[in-house]
Amino acid sequence: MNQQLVPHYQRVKRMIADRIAAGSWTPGDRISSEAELVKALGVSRMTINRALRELTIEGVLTRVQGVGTFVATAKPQAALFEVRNIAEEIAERGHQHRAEVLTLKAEPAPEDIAATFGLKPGVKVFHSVLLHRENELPVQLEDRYVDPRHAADYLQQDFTRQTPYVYLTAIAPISEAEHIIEAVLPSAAERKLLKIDAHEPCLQLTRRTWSAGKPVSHVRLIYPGSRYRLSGRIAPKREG
Amino acid sequence: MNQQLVPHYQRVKRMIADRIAAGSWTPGDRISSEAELVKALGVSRMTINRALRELTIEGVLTRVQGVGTFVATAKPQAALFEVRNIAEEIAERGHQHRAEVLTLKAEPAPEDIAATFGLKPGVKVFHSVLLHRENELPVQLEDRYVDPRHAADYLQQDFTRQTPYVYLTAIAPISEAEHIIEAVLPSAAERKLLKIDAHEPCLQLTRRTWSAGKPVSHVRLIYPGSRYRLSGRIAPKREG
DNA sequence: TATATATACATGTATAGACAGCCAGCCGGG
DNA sequence: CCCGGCTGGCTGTCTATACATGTATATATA
Repeated sequence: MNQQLVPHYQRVKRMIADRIAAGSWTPGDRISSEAELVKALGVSRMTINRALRELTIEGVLTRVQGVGTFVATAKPQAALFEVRNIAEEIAERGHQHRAEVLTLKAEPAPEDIAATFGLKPGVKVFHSVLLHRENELPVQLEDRYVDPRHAADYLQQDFTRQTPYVYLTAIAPISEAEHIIEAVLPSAAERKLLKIDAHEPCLQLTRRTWSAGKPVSHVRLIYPGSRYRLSGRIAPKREG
Repeated sequence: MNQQLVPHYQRVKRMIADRIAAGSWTPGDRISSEAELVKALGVSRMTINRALRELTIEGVLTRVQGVGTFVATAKPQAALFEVRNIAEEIAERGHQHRAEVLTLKAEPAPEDIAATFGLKPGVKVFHSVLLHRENELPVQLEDRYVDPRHAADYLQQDFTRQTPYVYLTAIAPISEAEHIIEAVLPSAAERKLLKIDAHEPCLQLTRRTWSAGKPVSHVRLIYPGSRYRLSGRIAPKREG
């Protein structure tokens, strides 16, 4: 009936996600029953049911027939198979993202970086190190090298406002990417930044990206193992 | 009402997935409209709508308001973790592969496995644990659960000769896969099998596979961090 | 011819009502 | 005290109906 710009079930979903984000409902809590939400929000039970069902599929809620609906206690997840922006990803979860720029300068290329970019070792390339926080909790350390020939004004950017990823994809759309995933123990300095204990295993995702066939960026992303996991769904490449 | 153990909307989903798998509808084809399916299947439009909506979310269909519902064309994105056989992979490197079967039996399904397979907890499922070696060095611990309904003679196989992966894909081709990657510290028993030190971070790849929309296998693969890494190349899904 | 308008049909959303299935907790009998 | 059945509350599903919204096609108009 009453059609807003946003459908009712989506508004219900957002309202519930908001209440969880605001802390009114915390992980493990039982939220209002469908009948209670019907009364409180003035929409039909089917609409409430759809909202709750979708939030369950999305991993926000857990439902037990005969008992109730609960706030899920799940780790945050990073999309693995999609090259995307961590700020956006965090925003999608209704959380706050903040990036801290630890390094932003031109420096002589390490050997492997020079090889990737097809430069002689020692030629200067751009180097940035950022610490990304989700609700103030460090969730990703981003150590990036960029070929100056494709992003001449990289050093002039304000990466607390716009992530390097967004900037780079804007000026040089990704045509290809290579990922390498490893389990590592970060260095002492990295551990301190990420606020993790010694011996805590971390995921390290190394990504090289190309634009129009030319290498643009080499980035190493470190995720604290206890706080993050990478996931994705795919169809098989061929059949086997 | 619901006269089967399986809800109507799920039977509708499976019927459509089957027709696509059988080739009656091929990628790009327009399938029957909701109204036509209502007449053909004798269920309400809301039920048809739910089935089609979920298949759309799952990437099987594409819907355009005012026009119709179409079989989705193959995803343009290549698989990062190509689902493949470790024995083959090792052979490609010119090395020798050997698998040791540590466990192979039917046992009551743990809760998460039961949920994946749509069974009640405690129902027996097949469970296998294999240690894969590359030139005698342990490189992967494979802990697998299989739905007996899709691989009745799983326990009769000789997995030193043919990996579970090869056997399963032969009897139930993979239609979909979900991957979760974590950095973990293995248990003491697992460390001993893999011959690694305490505090050595390992990659844990959890993979669930479906065949014709039905869950077939849930496998946890542990790779010693110092010996293995996962890599892949992809084209970006979209831009973000 | 080019452009508006009407119409048919598709999907998208919303509703009230109904019944099934499951579970925790209460309560009574042993 | 323990055990079993009853029961109220909750989620899961299904239906019939209605209206909203988007698209393509046929038709009328400038």
